[in-house]
Amino acid sequence: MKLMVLDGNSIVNRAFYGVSQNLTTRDGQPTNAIFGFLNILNKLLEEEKPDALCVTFDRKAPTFRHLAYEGYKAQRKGMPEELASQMPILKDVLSAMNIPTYELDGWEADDLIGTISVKDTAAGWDTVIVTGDKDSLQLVTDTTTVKLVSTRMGQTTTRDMTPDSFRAEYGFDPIHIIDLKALMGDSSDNIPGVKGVGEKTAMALIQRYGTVDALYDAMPAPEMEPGVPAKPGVVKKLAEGQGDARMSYDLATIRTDAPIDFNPEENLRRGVDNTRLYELFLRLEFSKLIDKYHLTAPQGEGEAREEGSFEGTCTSEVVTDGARVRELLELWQGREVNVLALPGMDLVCVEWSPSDSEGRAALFFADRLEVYNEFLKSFFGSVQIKKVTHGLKGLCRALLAEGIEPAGFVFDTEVAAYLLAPTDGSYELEKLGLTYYNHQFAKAQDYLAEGAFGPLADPIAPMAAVLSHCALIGALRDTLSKRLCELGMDKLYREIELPLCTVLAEMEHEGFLVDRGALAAFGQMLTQRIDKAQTAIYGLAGEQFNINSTQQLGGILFDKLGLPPVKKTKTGYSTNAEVLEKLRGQHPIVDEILDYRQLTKLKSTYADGLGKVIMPDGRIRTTFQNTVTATGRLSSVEPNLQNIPVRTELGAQLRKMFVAPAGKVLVDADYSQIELRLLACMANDKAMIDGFNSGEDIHTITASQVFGVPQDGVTPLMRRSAKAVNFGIVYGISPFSLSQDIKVSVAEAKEYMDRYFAHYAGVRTYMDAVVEQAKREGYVATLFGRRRWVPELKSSNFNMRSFGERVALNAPIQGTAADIIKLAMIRVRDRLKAEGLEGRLVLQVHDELIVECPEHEADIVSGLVEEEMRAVAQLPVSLQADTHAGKSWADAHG
DNA sequence: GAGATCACG
DNA sequence: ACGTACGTGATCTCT
Repeated sequence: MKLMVLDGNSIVNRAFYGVSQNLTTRDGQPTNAIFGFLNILNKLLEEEKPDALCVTFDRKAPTFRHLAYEGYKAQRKGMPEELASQMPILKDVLSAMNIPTYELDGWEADDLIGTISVKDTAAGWDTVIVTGDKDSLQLVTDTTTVKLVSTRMGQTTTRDMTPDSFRAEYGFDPIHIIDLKALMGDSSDNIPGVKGVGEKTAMALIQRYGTVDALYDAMPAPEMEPGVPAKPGVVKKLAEGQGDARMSYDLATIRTDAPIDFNPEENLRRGVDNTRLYELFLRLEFSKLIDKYHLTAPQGEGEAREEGSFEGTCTSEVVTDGARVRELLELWQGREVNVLALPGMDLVCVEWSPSDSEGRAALFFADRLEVYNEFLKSFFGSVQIKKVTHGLKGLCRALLAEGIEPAGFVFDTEVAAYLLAPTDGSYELEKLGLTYYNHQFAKAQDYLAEGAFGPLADPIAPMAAVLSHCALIGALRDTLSKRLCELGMDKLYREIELPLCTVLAEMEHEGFLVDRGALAAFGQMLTQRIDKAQTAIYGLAGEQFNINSTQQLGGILFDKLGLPPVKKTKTGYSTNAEVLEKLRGQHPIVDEILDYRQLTKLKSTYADGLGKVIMPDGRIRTTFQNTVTATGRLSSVEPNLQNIPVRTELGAQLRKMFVAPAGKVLVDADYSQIELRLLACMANDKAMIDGFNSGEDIHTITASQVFGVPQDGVTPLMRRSAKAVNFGIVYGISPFSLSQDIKVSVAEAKEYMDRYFAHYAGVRTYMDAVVEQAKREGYVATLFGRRRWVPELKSSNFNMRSFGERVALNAPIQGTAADIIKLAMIRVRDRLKAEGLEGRLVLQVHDELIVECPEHEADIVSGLVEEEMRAVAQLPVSLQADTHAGKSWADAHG
């Protein structure tokens, strides 16, 4: 039989510092240590599959040690509050998992472990001790092994220590680690050791003598190894430190006689307490773990929600005839209804609450209602029927695909949930139910699964899931809109995010025309050039290898060819472009690899990747995600049309293949320096505002002010440096990063920044103020009220806190720019429509809009777009948009 | 699934 | 003394 015993404090510490994400619950309770602990525990259980399991915890230092040595652990830093608050919860979780824990006043975890391992051995059991503390290695025997846990870069690795592996590493028996510590000490445990004796000397002496006693027996002429006398200095230190050595020996000895009742049998693995663990995980918002442990909501009474309960009945009907459809459409005029539509539009569920009775729902199946398409058209096209949805943009796109003009959408729960918690990442109904009502709803998978309503399936469960989700949409509509109002985001929501859904759906529906033939030819040209580069690389390397493998490439460059490794990654040598740039000129292979990288990137991601997604009509249709970024920007996926190359010659060639159809042109408009302009306005920095309003190039002006030269004396290098500082400021710069970026010393970079702040004092004041506000309020906001919470600022981890500060500086600027262009998109789209133009928005790339329109509309569209983009906000520095028209994206882009 | 790399604003 | 810029997504390798 095998028992695994965890050093709870050691593991939880590692988990706390190892799980770098800033995990907290909605109400701010940190959970990262608990989460990390459970992950490590799961991994260990899989690895070891022990028969029994327990965890030990510290309860302050033992008194006898205080007597022995006053300073013992006196100066060990207390646990940070963020970790301390997780400890009782972790113990609850372990208890709910039926894992015994042991702790005893005045005893440390490792003494309990020592005691347990001895009792275990006496009972004829094997023991596996799990800890990060090397002290415990003294407990290693033939039946007791130690799993040493270390966390590097967030990854947990373990090392099994047996008597053999210990001897192989240390050259003496495990028990003598006590003697080793007696000599070398251990600062983390405040064991003093012998002053002046470090690891090397101590190792040699213990390898030679085995114990402190034997060493002192050999005084006054000890040897470092047989035949090699110790240096006089060492002998003197040993002589002076004998008292310390003896005392340290006691301090380093783990006790095995703690007064605890321990019977290994009592620690045999048991199943978890479903109800308790479910409730704990719910509170900790560990929904993934709820799935993993197959936990289910407790039977009986459901959690109460804000108003009423989800357990209430709802009368539902399946609508199968046209007369009933007309009746319902009439009934819904002027009222709000909750809508759940399946992605393929094969089923629509509508739920509404008549004022005088309980909820009612109607289900419309494509294959059970003859007038289904008419129903879709009248229902989703009616402004009078006020629809509340979840996932409006996708729904609109599906409707447009059916030839239906969507109208009358008043609320979307997904977008609302995103505004309230933009860093959450996903907003499935099931998750929102958990978040806002602590109620476990059915999974969407129940009704989305292939054939859930098919002829072979039992429709009861999927139907119930649809109804419950529809009801949830209704509940969320109230809860979320109230919160949006409370946080001052209702205007942003109503005037920007909600109407934008339709605009985005139209853009996705429209698509961007691509020259399929030219793209294919481009791909072939790349293939040829890649072949050439590959041959050259193999020749220069003297062997064939996978150039795409950074591991193999690193081996060739740094081991075989002997180039100097510039930087390391956690998995080996770094071979990124920055490193290769530095190696340029040292070996001809470097240029070939840089070339190869550029070519293969273009080929696989763009030539091949885009080629695969051109639709039969020659157009590419991206999906804009409007609920993913932390700052309020959009993102573009499948394919990503927001990262099409532009900075190189080949990139420009690629952009030539994004075209307008015959008789039409592309109008491209981009905001000029929008983020810097916003910085000037938000910081209300007089000098920067004046700089922009002078109409001159802002980087040149900055260079002139920072370097103290007239504007016509600004060299290209000076302008480049100033530009880097301008950008850096927006990102929350540090002198180090700036120095890396513009390749000057840290001191010079700091000098630039100091001068920058001297001239733009308002910027510095603003930066301090915004971080200060974020620390106080817990969030930052854009000019339009969009919020981003920054819990990182409260972290006890320096890096995380610094990250929080940069986020606090950047999010209001990037986010305001995002708000502005979103508003511009809505207005451009409305103007195009109102003026009866054929022009259609086809793409947005953060500060750039692209409209496809007939040639004869080019001028009017350019003017209209420019005007609307500029007019979005009236600020001390006016917004400026530059427009160009052309037959291709390359031609139309400034 | 994670890490490295690189494309964009 | 720390470790080093904000926001994204796609592709490839390797475990």
